[in-house]
Amino acid sequence: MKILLVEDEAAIQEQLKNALNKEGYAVDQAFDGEDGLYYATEYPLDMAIIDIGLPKLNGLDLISKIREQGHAFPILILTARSRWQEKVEGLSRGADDYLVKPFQVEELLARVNALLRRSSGFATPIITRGPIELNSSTKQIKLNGGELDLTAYEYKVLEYLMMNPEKVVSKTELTEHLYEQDHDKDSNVLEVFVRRLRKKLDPEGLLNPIETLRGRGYRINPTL
Amino acid sequence: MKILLVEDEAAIQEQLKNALNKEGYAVDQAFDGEDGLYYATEYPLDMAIIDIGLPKLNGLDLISKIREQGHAFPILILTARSRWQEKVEGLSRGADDYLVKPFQVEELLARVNALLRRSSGFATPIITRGPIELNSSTKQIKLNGGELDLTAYEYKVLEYLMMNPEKVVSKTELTEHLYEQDHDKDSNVLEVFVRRLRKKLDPEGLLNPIETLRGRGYRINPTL
DNA sequence: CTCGTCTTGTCAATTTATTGACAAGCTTGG
DNA sequence: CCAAGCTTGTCAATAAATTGACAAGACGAG
Repeated sequence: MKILLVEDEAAIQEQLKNALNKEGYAVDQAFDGEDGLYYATEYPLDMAIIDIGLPKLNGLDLISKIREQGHAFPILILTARSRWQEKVEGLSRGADDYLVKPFQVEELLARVNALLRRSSGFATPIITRGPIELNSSTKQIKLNGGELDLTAYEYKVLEYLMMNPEKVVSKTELTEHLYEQDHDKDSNVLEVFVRRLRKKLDPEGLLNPIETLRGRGYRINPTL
Repeated sequence: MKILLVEDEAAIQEQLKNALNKEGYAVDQAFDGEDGLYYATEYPLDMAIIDIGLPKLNGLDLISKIREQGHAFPILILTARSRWQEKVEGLSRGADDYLVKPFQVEELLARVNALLRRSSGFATPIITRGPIELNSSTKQIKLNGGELDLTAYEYKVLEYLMMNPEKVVSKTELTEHLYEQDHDKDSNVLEVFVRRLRKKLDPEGLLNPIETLRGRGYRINPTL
């Protein structure tokens, strides 16, 4: 899952980026409103966290522009305590939730998790498909009831696929959502992760949990 | 769909085989009960048509042996008018339907069609999946409501896949059910037919009606 | 019966995915 | 701070499917 973080105070940027990374999210960073708009326009995002008080293009206008472009991903706004009234304006321009600074990082992470989950159309943090159960809040996987441990990236790949059931997810899409900015296009890391995932999810190779649609991408087996 | 025809009178064999072929079925021929048992044991069948009066191993015993082996495909028996009572015994041994000789070939075809359809679990002759509609009684295909014409083999491939929705059908299975006895194992005819089918069903390549499961086979797209 | 057309089957080139082995990078506990 | 172990990423070999072009065969109209 990729999150755009628009925040001008460098210290907060770093702190939040680290926390989000640890939680397993890819973060694109922008330090002013114009930059933020650029990322929102050019790259696929799963959500944005926007500080209202921004140089160049203020947070409220940034939200408006993003929504004008038709992007539907959730937006979480951050406001200074002294300007808490702005939250109302932010929500009316299309933001989905807000947080008043200062706040606990855990609080932010909880809201981010919830927004992402709901925007994928799930009411609860647990998604089940056949023998696989994914808990997006604890980031744990159970296979036939038993704990299964996956590495961070293995989890990300599986989560993205499970959050988009029925959908054929192209390798490009997966890469763009799991990795930050740049990243080498002609590498086969993804194939390799899919392989490792398959081996852990289905060592015997019987149920084929992740299907390959040649030339189109991957999909969670809809018949599971 | 492959049918085993066990009938000792050569003239009738030929007549029926031709009729069945024209109807689009692959026919394995046996001229006595032992031969019939051999085919039923060694090859995958979709149904059998058995004349009760047979040399070596009579039709009734053949039915019993087939069922003992656990085969569930439908069996249609043929009895001479003078021995019509045998039909009762045949049915009690596991046959599914009977026909008294002489009969109209059309009558036979109609029963064969119906038996095959029902054994695939369909109540009506029309199977629909997304934009594709298959009528197993007229052997016609409609795509988005419009008539689509397929060659005989293209139809067979599609029918077999549609009769087995959700199932991943291996190339071997497809080949065995569509072609009579022998047939070259390492040919790629099947791939070629699948390609032609795909082109007719979905010229733009958008909905991917026939999926490839690498190393496992083909399947009708379950998300259609 | 024969020609022309449509269908079926073959083949080789290409594309794409899978796989194992290994190297580089990180993380962490001592 | 360092080493051991795990995770991530790269690479090359192989396997499998796709594709277009073409040849052989079947079929039907005249």
